[in-house]
Amino acid sequence: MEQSERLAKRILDYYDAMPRGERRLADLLLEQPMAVVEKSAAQLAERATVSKATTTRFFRRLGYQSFKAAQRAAREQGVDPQPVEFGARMHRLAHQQMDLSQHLQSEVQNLVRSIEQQRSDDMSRAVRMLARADKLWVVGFGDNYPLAHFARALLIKIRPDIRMIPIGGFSVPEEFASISPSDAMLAFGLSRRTRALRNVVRSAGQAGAKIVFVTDYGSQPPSSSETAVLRCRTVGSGVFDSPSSAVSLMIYLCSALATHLGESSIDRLKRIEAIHSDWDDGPDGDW
Amino acid sequence: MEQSERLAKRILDYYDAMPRGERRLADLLLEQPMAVVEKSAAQLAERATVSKATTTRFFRRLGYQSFKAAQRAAREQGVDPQPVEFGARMHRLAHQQMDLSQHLQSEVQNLVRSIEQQRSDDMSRAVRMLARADKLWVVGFGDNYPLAHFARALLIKIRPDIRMIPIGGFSVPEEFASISPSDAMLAFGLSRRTRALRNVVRSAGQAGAKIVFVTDYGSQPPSSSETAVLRCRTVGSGVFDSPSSAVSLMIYLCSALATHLGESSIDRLKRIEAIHSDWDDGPDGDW
DNA sequence: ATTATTTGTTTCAAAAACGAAATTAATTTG
DNA sequence: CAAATTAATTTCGTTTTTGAAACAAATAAT
Repeated sequence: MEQSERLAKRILDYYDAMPRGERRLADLLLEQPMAVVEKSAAQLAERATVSKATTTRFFRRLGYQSFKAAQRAAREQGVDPQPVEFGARMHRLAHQQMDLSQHLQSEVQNLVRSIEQQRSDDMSRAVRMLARADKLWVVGFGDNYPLAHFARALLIKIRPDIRMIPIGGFSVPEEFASISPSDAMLAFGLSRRTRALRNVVRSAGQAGAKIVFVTDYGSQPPSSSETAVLRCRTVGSGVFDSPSSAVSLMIYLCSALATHLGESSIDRLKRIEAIHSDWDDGPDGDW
Repeated sequence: MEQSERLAKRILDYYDAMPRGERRLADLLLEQPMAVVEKSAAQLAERATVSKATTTRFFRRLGYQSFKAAQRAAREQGVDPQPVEFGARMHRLAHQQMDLSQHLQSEVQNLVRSIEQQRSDDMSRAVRMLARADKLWVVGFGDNYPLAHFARALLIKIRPDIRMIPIGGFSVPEEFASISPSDAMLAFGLSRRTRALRNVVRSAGQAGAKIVFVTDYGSQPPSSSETAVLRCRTVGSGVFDSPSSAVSLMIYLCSALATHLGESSIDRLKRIEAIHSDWDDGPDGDW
């Protein structure tokens, strides 16, 4: 085995062949990459509910001389890959091979940090805003459009009156004119924040609408008591940034919203489900 | 154990506690739910490279009287997944409070498991297919549409000739007619797989196009040497299933594809980047 | 009906996995 | 520096897993 391979890669390579106990350790370490440097072998054993002996054997079988050696290697290589900017990315694109384990590690980190750093009052304020809103405007331009689309697909299942901006081919201002102070806006401003987005959000603010703003770390949206900001870490290990943590937050947000809305969204969901199974002619005999 | 529980559910419930051999069988059956009715116990054993004895023990441990009993049950209940346990979810929606840490745990697990289970040859085959394709068709109906949209947004940055199905308001067959054997299709079939999706994928297969099929457990797409299957775990802790692991896989796939394409995609990315910064008036002074 | 044949189950011995406790190594403390 | 403490590894006996082969049951063929 290559001397300098990362822990995650070694784990994934060997994963299919692992016995049960080692697999428990593997899952633990993949889910919490920091653990290998922060915890002792005994602590790892306890967390994974295996014996210390198994832990020792585990690292040895991954090709390390010992647990300490693995820990040292992880410390040296750094557990978290640093963000890279455009030039470096192009270089990587040209030369360096990506691997899944690296991607996994980066993604787990995005998720964990995005959710852990979530200020829970912002989240609950967001839920309240979306729940009370009369109409709901979902906004995303450019790369953010698919995200907006995705959020809309969730929201439409639990409450009515969701509007997309931009909507294919129609001029934004005309559509947007009917926004009112009793409305709320869910705006996506990850990575490139276009002028159009800024304009829309500003107008919404001026119109007195509540705003839930989903962004990454590089942006400071207009802070007012009427704005809730949800920040996502979107660092990518490859060529692209990864909005998967934003997707994850949306899932949570909408789930919480559904709970918050209670009966009405239950009814709605049931009705939708009913229509679906009415249209589908029964379970779809697997191709 | 509930007498009438489905095979897939039993497998997943017991999955973490399975020894290696049984897990091999579990993986096989999760990937090919039809297998349990189509194949004999001995054939399953062979495919999973375990002994017949292990196969017998496996079904018994899942709570079935025997392999035959399991087969019978599967045949009666039909092999395809019920669209998630709707009732249970509604109950959860009504009563259980969601919390972020629970969500995080579930999401990380989805991610880790999705990547653990990735057969790496399928991933690289997928990359090759998408790289060589003349035209690229991205398909997703219903809930899968935002995902397809998202994938398209990535792909269009690294190669030309990407087409969406369905495309707003246009009849699918007409658009679809121009598919050729030198094309490839990226199809999303998470959760509810509609008839339309099946039709499109079948037609694509008949036309001789390569197919990359993104799905969760419980679906058996047409297996041919021309199809690569990417499976995602989408278990949700709240009201909705979470496709974030699918998003993550797409990010990786596209990143790998860009690397694979090399120069041409570098150029393309640079060109796009240039146009963007031409249109935007420089970095957007944070609101 | 009798004999092959195929399929699933059980038995049994070997191998693998595992944890408790002993042992050794490293670290801290006196 | 030695003793004490903590951390990691090894040993060793037990339990679990596993496949080969014997066995039983069902199916097909003669």
